[in-house]
Amino acid sequence: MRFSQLLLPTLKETPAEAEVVSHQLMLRAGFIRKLTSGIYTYLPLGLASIRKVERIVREEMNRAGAQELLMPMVQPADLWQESGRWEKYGPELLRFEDRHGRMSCLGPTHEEVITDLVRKTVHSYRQLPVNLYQIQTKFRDEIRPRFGLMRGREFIMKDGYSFDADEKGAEITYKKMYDAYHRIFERCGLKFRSVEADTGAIGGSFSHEFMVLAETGEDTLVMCKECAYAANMEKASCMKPEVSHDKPELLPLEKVETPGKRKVKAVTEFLDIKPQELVKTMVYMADDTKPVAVLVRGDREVQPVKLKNLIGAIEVELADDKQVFDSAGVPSGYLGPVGIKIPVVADREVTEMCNFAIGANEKNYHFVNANFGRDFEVDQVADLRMVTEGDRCPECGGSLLLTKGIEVGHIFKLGTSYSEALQATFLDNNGVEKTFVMGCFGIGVSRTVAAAIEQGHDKDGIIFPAPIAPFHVALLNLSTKDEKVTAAVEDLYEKLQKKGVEVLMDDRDERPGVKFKDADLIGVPYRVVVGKSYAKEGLVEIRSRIDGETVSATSDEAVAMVLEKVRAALEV
RNA sequence: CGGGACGUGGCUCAGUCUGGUAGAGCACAGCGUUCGGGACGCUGGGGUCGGAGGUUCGAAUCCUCUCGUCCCGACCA
Repeated sequence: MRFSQLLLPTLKETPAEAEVVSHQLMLRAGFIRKLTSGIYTYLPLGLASIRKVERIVREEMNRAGAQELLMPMVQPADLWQESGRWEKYGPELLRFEDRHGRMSCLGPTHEEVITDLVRKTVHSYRQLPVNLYQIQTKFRDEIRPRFGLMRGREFIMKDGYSFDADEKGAEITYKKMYDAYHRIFERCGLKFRSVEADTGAIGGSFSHEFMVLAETGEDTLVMCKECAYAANMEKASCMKPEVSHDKPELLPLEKVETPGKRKVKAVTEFLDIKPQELVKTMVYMADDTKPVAVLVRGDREVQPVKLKNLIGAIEVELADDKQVFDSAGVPSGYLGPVGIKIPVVADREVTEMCNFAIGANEKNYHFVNANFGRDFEVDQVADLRMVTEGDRCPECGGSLLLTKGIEVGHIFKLGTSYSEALQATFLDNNGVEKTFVMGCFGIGVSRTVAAAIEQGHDKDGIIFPAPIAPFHVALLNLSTKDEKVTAAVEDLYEKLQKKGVEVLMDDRDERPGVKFKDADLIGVPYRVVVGKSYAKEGLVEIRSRIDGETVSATSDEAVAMVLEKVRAALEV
């Protein structure tokens, strides 16, 4: 491609609206332009990168036995009503009415459509398993779109859905997808981890998120320093607390006045104890109606997702002061499990503690020397707390580390929830009607490009992994008026392209500095410069964007060298 | 939806407090000089000051409403 003919509007200054690097650089490098909040146009260069990711995704999905199809973006309401999600999905689902007054929505995901398709076309176990995917623009009316392509309302996604005859088959498919995802992100040249994710009601270890490691990531992941354990913060657990064999003598429960002391810090300072010697009682509202008290050690945080799964709620939220008082009859800050009027669950760590402080369920009073089992019982005990850095790995006991990541992929064993709702069935080899066991597998394609930039950039711009860079080589003509130089550039351009190298030839009548800056900005992995030294000594310069390593060569040598470098860089 | 900030040429911003009829740099067009890390000079084009209403002799500036954008929280590829 000739730069002079490319729509590549690079910017010297960072637009004020962009907060994170990937957004800033994509704007500056002429990859995207915003149409309106969360909705972007992909310019030629941005699209080029997206297409690279798509291609890798296609190749790996096909290799894993999946088939590509393309489903409609507009979906009829009745399908969603059938699955029950028309009511459940919430305002993120953009709904509208057509001229006949029929309700429709813009597809945020395609479980309904695919299940409908399969129920109509697949009727026998002989046709299974089926694994279908598409790469398509999705629309989700996000509450708060942000960070450019990281969280848009409209975005490009690969969504795949599998249908198996039974659980066992579904698990095999899941594993295949897991492996395919690993290959995909590896081939994209990204540093990533797959982590166990929350599976909600289904349970088991059948949901993994694929996280690109980057400081600016919105997700926190927990990794073990010693072994391969990695999990999403919501899911991460740690080793059970050590049970000390020489338990101290249990002291008698004692009620003490703690006037005006409500927060952990205030109470522990007042009682002159450590936060680890107190159990706090947090009230959560399950599905807005059912209060539940959660006991955790004073210095811990409750992980709401774990709580949600434990009690089987759809939604849990920390109760406000009014809700606490209304449900427990005690002002917040003085709640405790002894004689409390609402259900109580405890983090398992609490059961190992001795002689701790708790609220007395009476304004301005706490108990000290409380003991689990002796002074109170709870309805359920489970792992309910947020993991912290340095906790012991649940698998090997090693030290846990917290890092930030960007979720670019998520695979999930769905089970039969959709196939049951939509009555999607087939006949097994005994002629018995069965519901399909489903899986779903997503990749944020446009987000993957953004994540790559978050991971690869410096002060001069983007540093793309070669497999997803919009071009392999930037060929700079520094002396467009010099016929000899220009002829050499054109020659290199031809030869490299013939070898399959994607070349962006900067043939603009611009000063060298401008061309250098632009080449760096857009993140092309290799740069070939033809200028003064060519005119004088017949040498061109080859430079790597990644490490800045520069070599000189004749133009004939250059073709072979560039070819070799590009090939090497593309092999991951 | 709750909390915060901001809307002035394509971009970055000044001017708003203290009303007097719109500026700078970059970008764009022309000419000249320059030419290996975002050059310089001269000339030129381009702005309903987000929108509506109000106050005033006079509003980018003050008041009211409204729309939009961005950031922080719950959601997610």
